[in-house]
Amino acid sequence: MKSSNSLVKIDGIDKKILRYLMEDARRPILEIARNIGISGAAIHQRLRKLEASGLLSGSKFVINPKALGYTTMAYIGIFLDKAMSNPRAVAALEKIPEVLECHYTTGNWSILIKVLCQDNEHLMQVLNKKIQQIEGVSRTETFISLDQQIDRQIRI
Amino acid sequence: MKSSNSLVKIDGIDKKILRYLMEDARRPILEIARNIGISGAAIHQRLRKLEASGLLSGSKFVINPKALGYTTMAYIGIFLDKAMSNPRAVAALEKIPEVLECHYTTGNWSILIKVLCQDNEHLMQVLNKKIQQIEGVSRTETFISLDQQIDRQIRI
DNA sequence: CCTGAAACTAGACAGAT
DNA sequence: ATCTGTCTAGTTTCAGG
Repeated sequence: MKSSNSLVKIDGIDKKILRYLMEDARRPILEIARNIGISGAAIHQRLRKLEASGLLSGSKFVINPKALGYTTMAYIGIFLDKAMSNPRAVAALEKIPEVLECHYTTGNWSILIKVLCQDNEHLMQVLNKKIQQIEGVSRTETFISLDQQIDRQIRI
Repeated sequence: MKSSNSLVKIDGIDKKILRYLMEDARRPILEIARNIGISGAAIHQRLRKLEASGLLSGSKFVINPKALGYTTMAYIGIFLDKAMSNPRAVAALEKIPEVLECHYTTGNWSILIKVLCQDNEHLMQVLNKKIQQIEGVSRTETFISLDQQIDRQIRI
């Protein structure tokens, strides 16, 4: 994988291929090939090149957590004691499966995390029995997402 | 698609299949089939069932935005005037490609969004010339993510 | 809920432009 | 450097247990 601070150049064909596959990673390559007007093999070669360049970092099946009863999403801003290092806090947060994202942020907090819980009671337990129990966490601020209204990737 | 408030039941085989494909949506089904010990056709039938149940909401190619020069990620809390309705604000935000997520939140702000920009100057322009220009946006608070240290889906 | 067969597609290679 | 044709292995559907 190429160093990711060298910018990758992509042409119109690459963009078309990526737009198809960003929507549906299992879309048949030959179907894309027919739409674009090149052979399937050419698409495979371009995809290999894009992967080698570091632009393509993989593919994922997307799960709908609501179908499993996970309906409460929240952002939590975390204040850390001066003595607590960020890497140690992240290591502790990684062990909590409800934590889906963790950002090292400027501004009010040391850390901003996104958590996904079954309901408010579950969220309360994650806060009180998991997050607040981490050594060095002094205070938290919670923002419940009543509805996620936009969720997308960068536009190509 | 089934109503998503009825909980989906999945067994151990479904979980194994999902864990493989959540990591890599293009992983060969037959490879998974051999690892689990059932036929490829059986996996396809299970996947169709999971999709019909609403648990599987699709698959995506994942792009590394840094390779395209997008290195500045930030969360922005937005205060809306009483007169501004949430849906109209979301409609305006949808037109801004740098906005990747939008959450209707409890707490301080009316809306919390995630934006991805090339650099700090680009972020400043998005803030001043796009977000703040939206009618009904009274004030914003910006938190730059210096580093996203965790990024994952729900654990199955 | 599973398997096996049939038709189609993915992914890799050699070779042409 | 990027394309095409071809070949093996994988995907996906369907009839049937």
